[in-house]
Amino acid sequence: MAKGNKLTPQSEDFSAWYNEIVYKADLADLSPVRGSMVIKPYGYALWENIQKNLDQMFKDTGHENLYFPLLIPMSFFQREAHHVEGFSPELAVVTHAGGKELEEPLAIRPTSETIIGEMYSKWIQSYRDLPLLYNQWANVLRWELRTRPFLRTTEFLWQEGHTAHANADEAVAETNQMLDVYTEFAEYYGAIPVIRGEKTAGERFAGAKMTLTIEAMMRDAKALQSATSHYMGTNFAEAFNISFNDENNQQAFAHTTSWGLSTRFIGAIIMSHGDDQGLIMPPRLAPSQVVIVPIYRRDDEVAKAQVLGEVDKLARQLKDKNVRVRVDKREGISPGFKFNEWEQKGVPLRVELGPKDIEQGTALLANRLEPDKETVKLESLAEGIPERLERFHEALYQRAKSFRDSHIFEVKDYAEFKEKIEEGFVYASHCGDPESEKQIQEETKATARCIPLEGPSASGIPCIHTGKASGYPRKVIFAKAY
RNA sequence: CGGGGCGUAGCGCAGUCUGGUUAGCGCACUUGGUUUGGGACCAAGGGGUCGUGAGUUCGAAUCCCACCGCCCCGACCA
Repeated sequence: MAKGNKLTPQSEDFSAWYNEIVYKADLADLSPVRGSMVIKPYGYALWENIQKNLDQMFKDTGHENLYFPLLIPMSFFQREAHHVEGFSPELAVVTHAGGKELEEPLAIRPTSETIIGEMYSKWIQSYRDLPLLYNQWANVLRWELRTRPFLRTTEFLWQEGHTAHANADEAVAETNQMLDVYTEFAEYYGAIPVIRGEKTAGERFAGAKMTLTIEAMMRDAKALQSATSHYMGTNFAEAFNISFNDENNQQAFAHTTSWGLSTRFIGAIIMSHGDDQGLIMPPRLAPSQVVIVPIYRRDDEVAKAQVLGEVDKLARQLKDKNVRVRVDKREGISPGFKFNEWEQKGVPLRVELGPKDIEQGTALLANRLEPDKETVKLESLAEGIPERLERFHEALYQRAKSFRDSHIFEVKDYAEFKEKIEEGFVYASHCGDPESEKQIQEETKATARCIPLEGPSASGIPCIHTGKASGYPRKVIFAKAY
């Protein structure tokens, strides 16, 4: 019966599983250009739900959207030393246009700090112009050597928030606030538990004074940086002359921040929740929260009309409750095929409705997280769906959390570190020396993910690698990462 | 750029070593019929610059040369 439509099991080859599900669930397709991809309707619908909800959170915290251009004068990148160093290797540059060589080459934005800095310097004259709280939804381009769908593509979609403030306190508060926003987004919408923390100097954004991150654990126990929030200090303000007169008519540099979440988050959803059957969509972001599969014989027109009538009625009731519902009326495809397909696409709840059910006034309800189907009264089915979706979200979140918690280890020495790093995340005291971090990476493939905001104290505990005093108040999280 | 592999139908592959009719298989697709409550079956069809170029040969997917492209592993990254 079952043909070769099965996915490679995660336990056999997680990476093969990931690649297969991206295409089989119809999230994306390869493009003719190496390293870039087409985001197909099912994947894009997921992105639209991410956008919609995150955007509302930005607006609720006082931000406005605007749009900066794609092309950035090459010279802008030279102005901030760390920034140019960090981004030059992955810049794509337009050198010719209109059949002629350009006087100044134009970089395709890999991120927009520089051009935004240039514009902010024009817009900001007085402390009354601050804070400036802007965000843009855009595409960016980074010439990556190795690419993977959603996780690292040459072109990707994201939002980048860029704010300017009168002093460090406000800017740092903004940086923290946006980390809170991302945390809530990942957990409340994505059902993805995250570890919040600060990046070590070596992992910091090019040009930042402080980088905050949310790190999530994928089901292969590797880490995925899911969003970041940066405090730039006055680095960009000095490079782009973003200065203003303060209340005492003194010139001062603005303190800036930037923060972003990209289509990589789709990768986080895939790898946080998916199983050997395919995707599992978090209900609050799922393109379809419920799919209804009508069942009937083609030769029985009466039953067919009756079934489709009930199905439409149920769909209407669900829409009235703001449930995203999809009815799969495709003909010539067996119900069993549809069940498998929607399971692979990760739809949280599925209703199966046929003549036998209607006779009894019931429907079969399948839950993507549970093996058995439930018989539910048709008349009260719609009413119970919103709550079932809430419970589904909670179960999904708890499932991810308990997986993560059972794959985090606290280690005492380097030998134990090397052993446990193969199994998941590791808390270890670290001196903070970038050289030591590098060596650890070479020896174990693991990187310092972050200094967690909450976690075991490192005070008085020597570095597991160098034996020197800990460089941070808490133990650092190390992990192999995407 | 270093190491390995691959280019044959939309996808996955066989055929290449040992040259020889009309280039084949699975999936997908089209049509018809039987099916439809867990990935249906039967039958008939459509679809190919065998990566590109030059060569050897009576004859090249197959041999030689050059080029191009892609994938995997390593160094960089949201």
